[in-house]
Amino acid sequence: MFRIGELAKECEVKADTLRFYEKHGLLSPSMRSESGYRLYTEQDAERLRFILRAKAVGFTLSEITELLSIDLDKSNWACADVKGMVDIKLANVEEKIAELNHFRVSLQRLSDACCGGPESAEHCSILEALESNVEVKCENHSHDHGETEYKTSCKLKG
Amino acid sequence: MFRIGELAKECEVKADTLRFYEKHGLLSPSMRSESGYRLYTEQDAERLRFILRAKAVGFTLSEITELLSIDLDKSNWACADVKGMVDIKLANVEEKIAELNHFRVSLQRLSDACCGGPESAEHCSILEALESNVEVKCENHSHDHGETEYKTSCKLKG
DNA sequence: CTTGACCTTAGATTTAACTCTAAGGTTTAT
DNA sequence: ATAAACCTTAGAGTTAAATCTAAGGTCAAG
Repeated sequence: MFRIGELAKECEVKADTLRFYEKHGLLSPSMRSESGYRLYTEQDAERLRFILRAKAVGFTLSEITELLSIDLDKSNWACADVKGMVDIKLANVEEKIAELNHFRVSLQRLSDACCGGPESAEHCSILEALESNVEVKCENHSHDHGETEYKTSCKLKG
Repeated sequence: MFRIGELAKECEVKADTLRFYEKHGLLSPSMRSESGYRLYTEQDAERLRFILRAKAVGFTLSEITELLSIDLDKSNWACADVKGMVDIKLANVEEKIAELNHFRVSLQRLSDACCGGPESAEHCSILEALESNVEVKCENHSHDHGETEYKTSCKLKG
């Protein structure tokens, strides 16, 4: 049995957050002490960890509520319903991964096009790409910066 | 040249949102008409699309501002700075992808363990897993549901 | 020359998810 | 037996990112 502050510390959230989750039906302590203190079981803690994992990955609290709340009402749901929900979330996650991958590729391309040296960013491929949103092209620091102690490199050039 | 409503419609945002972005320094129209109407160029539109792409993938507006604002101040940044920022965002994105993958695997495991049929969810592997957060184990609908017109399947069983 | 669709500003409201405040009761340690 | 650290509730405040409202100016069509 944890008191609210203990569970909060254990899971690195604020006690306020746990009260908030309770108010919103995500997580209620299994017991109260005589004096009314919340008492959380290890199961409660597991549930909290699930919530936090789900949250860390971009689920909203209402999505998490939805995911967890079927449980209160089990017998009125079929496996198909439950699996359907999971599969929708799964599709969401896959979509997000795809979006992130798209962006990761863009960022990688930007990163690769920039020499990353101490030259002024005035001719930086990254900034040019952000400005014009055209295809990333490679830097060529051939103009004189007054700096000659290193070479620029560009992975796109090979 | 687009007026605010045209650009908004084109990019599927509200005109309000564009004013909001302007107020927060993300995107200003290149011109104003005589009567004070905002006039956006194709470049402005590209910039908006970049913002929206970044947003779709989980960047906050202030991260986007940061990413875009270096541009106003180019000569005071070195390529190293710019590339550094991009690489930090890249690492963020990769981290998010990793988190999402972790979750995707969990969801997939849940999905695979559930027969997905019309049986009551009272013995649903998914709900049991959410409840107890223990390892997903396979459903066995051997008890009588009064439903016999199909077989349950479980990918974990093979 | 007016109707309707558009635009302007400033500022209030919304939603999600906390986070904090006030006013007080409980537990533990000294 | 009292201070410090905890807990209670109700309700207000915060932040991000819009979204809406009010009060009015502009513009093209009939």
